[in-house]
Amino acid sequence: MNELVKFENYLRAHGQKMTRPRRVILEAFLGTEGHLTIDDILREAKKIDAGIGQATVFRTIRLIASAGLAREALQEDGARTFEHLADHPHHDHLLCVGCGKVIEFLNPSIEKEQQNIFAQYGFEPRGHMMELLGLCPECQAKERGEH
Amino acid sequence: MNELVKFENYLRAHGQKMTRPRRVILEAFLGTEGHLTIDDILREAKKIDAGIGQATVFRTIRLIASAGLAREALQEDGARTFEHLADHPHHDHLLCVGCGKVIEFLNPSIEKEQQNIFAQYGFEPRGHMMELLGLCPECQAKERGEH
DNA sequence: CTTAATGCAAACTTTTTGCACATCA
DNA sequence: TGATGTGCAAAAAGTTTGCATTAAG
Repeated sequence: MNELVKFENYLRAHGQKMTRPRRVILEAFLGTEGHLTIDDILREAKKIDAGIGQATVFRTIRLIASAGLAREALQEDGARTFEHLADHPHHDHLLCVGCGKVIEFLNPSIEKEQQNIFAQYGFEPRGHMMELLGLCPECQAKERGEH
Repeated sequence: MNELVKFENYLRAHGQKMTRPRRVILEAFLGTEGHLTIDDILREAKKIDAGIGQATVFRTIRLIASAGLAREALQEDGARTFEHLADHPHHDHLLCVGCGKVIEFLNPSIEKEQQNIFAQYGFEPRGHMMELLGLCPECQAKERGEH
């Protein structure tokens, strides 16, 4: 598991320790795909070790994100969620506002333009987040049927 | 003030009433640029009418957003903020993770590509949000100085 | 008048913090 | 062993809801 090593390196580089709870939370987090809330992660972590505390999940997910292994993903209703980036190359989201379905995509021309924008303003890129909101074909059909 | 009329129309179309608190909150909101938290809006609204309640701001900002006059903007630290769309054409954000500075920009090729993505998946576009995260020139300098 | 909206306070939810104890290097 | 991390519970934020009262149409 390469991600674990990356996390250990990150911690070492920042004078922090690799502990069992951190390992458990990382494992629980990596083992689940999709957009997870803190509670989702806590639930998964407790399956591995019931002693994990909620506060530790908050503290650890922030570390995992700083280590570049996770990123925050905005959900339609404003709920805070995270997704991991392991074996999961960068991508953006197309989200259906009707049913909540999420499609992941990657568009190289957009990625290239984004780099141009960073350069134009002299920013050092640290990542980005793009969410396209729309109505999926199924929900469009449903909506037409109801009216 | 055209936005007020739009809001009135929205309310009428949805069988809701235009009230003084709603007018005050809309005015306070439109009168301030940038990314506002609920508390920011409440503070501004209280300058106009001290009797405005916080719950009403929560309830009203949701209406304003539904009416298409505001949208949620994600801040780096996860704080929920809103920005109005009056005299303020669509744009995306370039956010400094160091100092929180926000630069607004619009890139036509990205906008066009986004439409292509909606089309490709058969989605009916409802909007989007793009946040580029990076370190601004000032913070880059600061960071180099400190290490 | 009738229906909907308001302000307040209480109830929830989500996130952070303080601290005694446990753990890692 | 010394510094850091953890779990718990309490505190602090942030958000929603119930209800008596007020205001809009």
